[in-house]
Amino acid sequence: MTKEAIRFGLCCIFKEQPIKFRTTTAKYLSQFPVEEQKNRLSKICLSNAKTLLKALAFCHQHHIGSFRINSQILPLKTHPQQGYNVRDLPKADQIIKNFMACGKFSLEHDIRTTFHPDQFIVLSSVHPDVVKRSKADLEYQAEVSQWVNADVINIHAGGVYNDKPSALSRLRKVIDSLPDPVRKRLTLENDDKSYSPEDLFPVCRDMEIPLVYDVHHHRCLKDNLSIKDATDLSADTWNREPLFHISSPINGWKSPDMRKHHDFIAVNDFPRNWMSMKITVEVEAKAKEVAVLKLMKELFCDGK
DNA sequence: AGCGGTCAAGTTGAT
DNA sequence: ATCAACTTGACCGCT
Repeated sequence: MTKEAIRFGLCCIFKEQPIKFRTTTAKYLSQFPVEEQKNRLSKICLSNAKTLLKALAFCHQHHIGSFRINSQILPLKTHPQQGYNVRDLPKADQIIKNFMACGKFSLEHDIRTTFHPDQFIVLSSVHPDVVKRSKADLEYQAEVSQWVNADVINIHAGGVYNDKPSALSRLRKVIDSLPDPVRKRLTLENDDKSYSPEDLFPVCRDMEIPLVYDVHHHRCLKDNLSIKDATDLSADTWNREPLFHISSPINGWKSPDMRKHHDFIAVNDFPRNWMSMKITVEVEAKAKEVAVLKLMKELFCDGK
């Protein structure tokens, strides 16, 4: 086992490894009778549960200590028309059994798992329907989290609607209404154009929500805090191992599209003050497992 | 086997 | 007013 303190995280998919999650679309499924739709969904869910175990095994083998689970691990789970309960699918028991095997594996081998619902989940929205669907999605991810022992469901604060205080106040209210399995896993992340760490700390402190500090986003959307300060304040919001994000811009820090992610992490983008911390760092890079392994090597093997 | 078109969802900001 | 970007492919259906 590696002796360094930092636990690196791989996000959702692989670049070179033949480990692939399956998916489908509502439009394609809708051509089949309902029973056939359930059969197809069941096959995909079962396949994804088994693939997740392979993903975790790869991480374990290569000393990657954390894995982010794709939001579509159960495709269309909360779709307005094609949504479903896993219990209503053929072979539901097998699907759940296989996910629970992932939970057992990650506990035994200390692989941390996380979720990161995508941009459509907006708890601060002015539209009640959007909030309702967002909550349904969070509940689905909390359900899977319980099977696989994921301890983080990480979201952004959402839209601003020209009035940040109101948006944050709506956010607080909705967070207060979340069921416990979601609430105890929920984290907030600073984003690259609306909410800086400074914007989010009051909510995090008042409501005991951990802040996932994304240093790349912080470099895109600055506030009055230094990286060191934001790091320490973020770490303080965690009642368990803090989770941070790292990525590098595709064309350097001066390009207009610096928000886009590079294939790899430039080792100089990795904050030096993180080196001695007991943290999880999810690596957001397009080269996926290749980038995680390269960064680990450069930080801990090539350095002095 | 290879390739192009398509896919549930929200919000922002560039054109 | 429209539309790409964000994430980021994977899949289907055609050649």
